[in-house]
Amino acid sequence: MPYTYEYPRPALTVDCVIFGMDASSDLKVLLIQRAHEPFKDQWALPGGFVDMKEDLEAAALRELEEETGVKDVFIEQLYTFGAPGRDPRGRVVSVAYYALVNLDEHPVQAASDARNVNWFSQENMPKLAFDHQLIFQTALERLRGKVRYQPIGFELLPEQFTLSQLQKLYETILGVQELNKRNFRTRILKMGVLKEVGIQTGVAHRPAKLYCFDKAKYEQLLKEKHNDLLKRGLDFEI
Amino acid sequence: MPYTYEYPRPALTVDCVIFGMDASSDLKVLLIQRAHEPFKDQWALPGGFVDMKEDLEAAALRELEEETGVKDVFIEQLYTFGAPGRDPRGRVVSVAYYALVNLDEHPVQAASDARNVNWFSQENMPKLAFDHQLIFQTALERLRGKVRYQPIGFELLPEQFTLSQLQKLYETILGVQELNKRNFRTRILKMGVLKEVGIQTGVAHRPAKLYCFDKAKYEQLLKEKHNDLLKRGLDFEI
DNA sequence: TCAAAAGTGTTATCATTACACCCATGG
DNA sequence: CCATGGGTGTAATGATAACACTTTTGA
Repeated sequence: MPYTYEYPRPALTVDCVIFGMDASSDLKVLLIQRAHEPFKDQWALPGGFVDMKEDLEAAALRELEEETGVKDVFIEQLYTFGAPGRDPRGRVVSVAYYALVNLDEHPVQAASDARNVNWFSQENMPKLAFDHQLIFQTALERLRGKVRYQPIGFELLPEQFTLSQLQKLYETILGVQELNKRNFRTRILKMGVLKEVGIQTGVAHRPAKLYCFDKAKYEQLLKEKHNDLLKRGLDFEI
Repeated sequence: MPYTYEYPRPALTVDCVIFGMDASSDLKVLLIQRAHEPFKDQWALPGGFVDMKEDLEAAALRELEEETGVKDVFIEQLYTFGAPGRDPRGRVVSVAYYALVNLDEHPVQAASDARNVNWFSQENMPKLAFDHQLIFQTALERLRGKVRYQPIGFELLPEQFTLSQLQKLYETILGVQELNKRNFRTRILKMGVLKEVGIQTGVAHRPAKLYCFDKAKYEQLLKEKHNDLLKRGLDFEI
């Protein structure tokens, strides 16, 4: 059942960079091994065509669920890649998304079909098909940039977490050796967006306090800060 | 000459939010009055279809030049809008870009064809066609966010500018009443990315020093700052 | 000599950094 | 009772905010 148009149209796909983190505090990315040409047997980002009646983000969410069985996670549009030569089969424009998943709370099923699916450590990625290396690199830079001024890092942690876990998360994402524990804690607590919710059990050392991210508080603070900015000035970075 | 595909494909367009600023320090946006249905006679963002062999950014630059005669300006991808109902004629996905133009150095020609083209003050916009209000709003938020941590504001100013002009620019973009002159100057000069290049002439008051943005210096500082971050920590905003 | 805008000095307060140290638990 | 991480005190330094003031020009 062919579809005919007066002018030629590029094909439209979505691709997803799915970041995951588990108790090991290692940042991982979900990849799929291609079963067909082009780039047969190479690893690639999960993705596929956008249905005609489906929103772009809905398409990304659908792909995400099809590949991983995961729902209700943070997802955000990353960038649209449309260089004419990026797919050898013809003009394909891809709207890329990135998602953040906590692997302990959202255990990932292998995809139902025969394809080979795997989590790769961010530092240990195979060569990727198409321009997916560029897409992944863009997503990593976005994550690194955004984590510094928006509380999206919490999406990678379980609901309740310790300050050490949170610190390791920042160290991992930013690729930093080791942040100063004292200063990290002072800062993050002074922000006032963490709520104490309990205490660790069953560890062979002093149990840590458990915190959760207080979204309501965060949004209230955002508003106040915005008003402040309007009233009294700005804070540049360089 | 029809084009036929096995599966249906959305149409792909680019739309441009073109911000301009002139000596009046007013932030303006370029709009086009539609000559045909749908939304006949309403104002809309300039845009059009992507050619099959053309990169997305190239398409945006082409539209920009066709509408304004302007080349060599800052342009950046904004977001891709693809909600199923956004165009009444069918599924149209639009990759939106935003551009920053200094209207004194890049005087804008009216478009060659019969269409009505006009600059509107950002505070005084007409109702826009399609979802262009949303696109514009997204662009404004991006500009406001980005101007605080990247030196893109300079793109709206002439090559040489005074600190007062720069301050007005920030006040306009951020929608702030009035920033503190002393502190603004201390901060922006301490960053070390402005180079003194001369002195104002022909004004009926004390002539101001002229500065230009020192891009090389900026990039050097960025690198140093990045190393710093890697070494010793991070600076969150909330 | 006046209006208009450019440009500077200074201080109290707050945030950041860099240390070293103590605490609670299970094995 | 000790290894292991959790958690805190503090002081020097640097950044920010809030003032009011002086300077230079053309008309």
